[in-house]
Amino acid sequence: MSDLLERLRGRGWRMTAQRRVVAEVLDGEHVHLTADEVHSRAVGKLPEISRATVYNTLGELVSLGEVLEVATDKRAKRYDPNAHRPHHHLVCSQCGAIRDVHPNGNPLADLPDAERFGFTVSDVEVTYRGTCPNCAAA
Amino acid sequence: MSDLLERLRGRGWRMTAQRRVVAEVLDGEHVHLTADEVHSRAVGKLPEISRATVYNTLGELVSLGEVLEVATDKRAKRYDPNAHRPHHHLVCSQCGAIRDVHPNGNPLADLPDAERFGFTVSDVEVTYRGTCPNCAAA
DNA sequence: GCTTGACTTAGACATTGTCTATTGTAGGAT
DNA sequence: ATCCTACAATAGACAATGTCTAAGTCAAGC
Repeated sequence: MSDLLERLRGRGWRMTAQRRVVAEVLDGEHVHLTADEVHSRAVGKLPEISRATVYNTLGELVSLGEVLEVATDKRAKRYDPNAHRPHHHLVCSQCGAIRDVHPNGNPLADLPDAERFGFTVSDVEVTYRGTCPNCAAA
Repeated sequence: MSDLLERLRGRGWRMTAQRRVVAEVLDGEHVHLTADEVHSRAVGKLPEISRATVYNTLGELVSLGEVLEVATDKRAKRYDPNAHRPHHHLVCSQCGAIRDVHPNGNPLADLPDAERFGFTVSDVEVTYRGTCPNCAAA
């Protein structure tokens, strides 16, 4: 699991207890946490860590491309540590549950030049919405 | 342009000056406004309109399916009055400009059953990201 | 073991969105 | 046309999320 820590160190990241804890939280479980959830869990391991540090660290991880920001539609951004395998998201409109999914095809290729308006298009994000089995049962 | 107002009236919407103004703002230009921008423009036409009313009205328009909420990644949700023609979005990562686009293909069909995890998938949202000509020039 | 500049902290501040209690009013009833 | 009433609007407090600053702390190189 410390691939992440190794990579970061390799990039000249100054390794502090706080950053280690944030990285561990993200690397630990494969879920999509909000910044606040990351903070709560980090506090469990390092009680004096501050909110600002968590936000800063998350921002840096995103800049470095180690973590993805996911804006589904909830109020808070979520952070996805699965940045190295391209994937998209399936979101439950009712409870907000998120799953990683791997659709066929390449949506980037589906955007004709005439629809690019001179943009240099570099990335696509696909969000499927629906109802998860739990919410459907209720 | 008062198609929108007509449709709303037909659905039993109680027509107030405030709601009319909000609907006009959205119906007027084909842009993607934040709630706050809608409020500012509404204030221009009806100075005493309150923020809460704008939020309420936008929420109702979304529930009625007359307006779409777009969560690109900026802090604020944006509202897209183009709810009746399916389309997706192309966003400039630098300045945040948004264009409506119409890719080929149907991404819904590209999600195999094995990747649906028992969800009932009803909708897809595709966000292309890149750099707009303006920002590329700079 | 020093030094130094990058990192962290607490908490104020900013932005976006929600809620409540009160007041106002659209539109049907008379 | 006027009155009633339920629904809508208002101001402003509150909540949630994110950003900034000034001051203290510490990792890493010397």
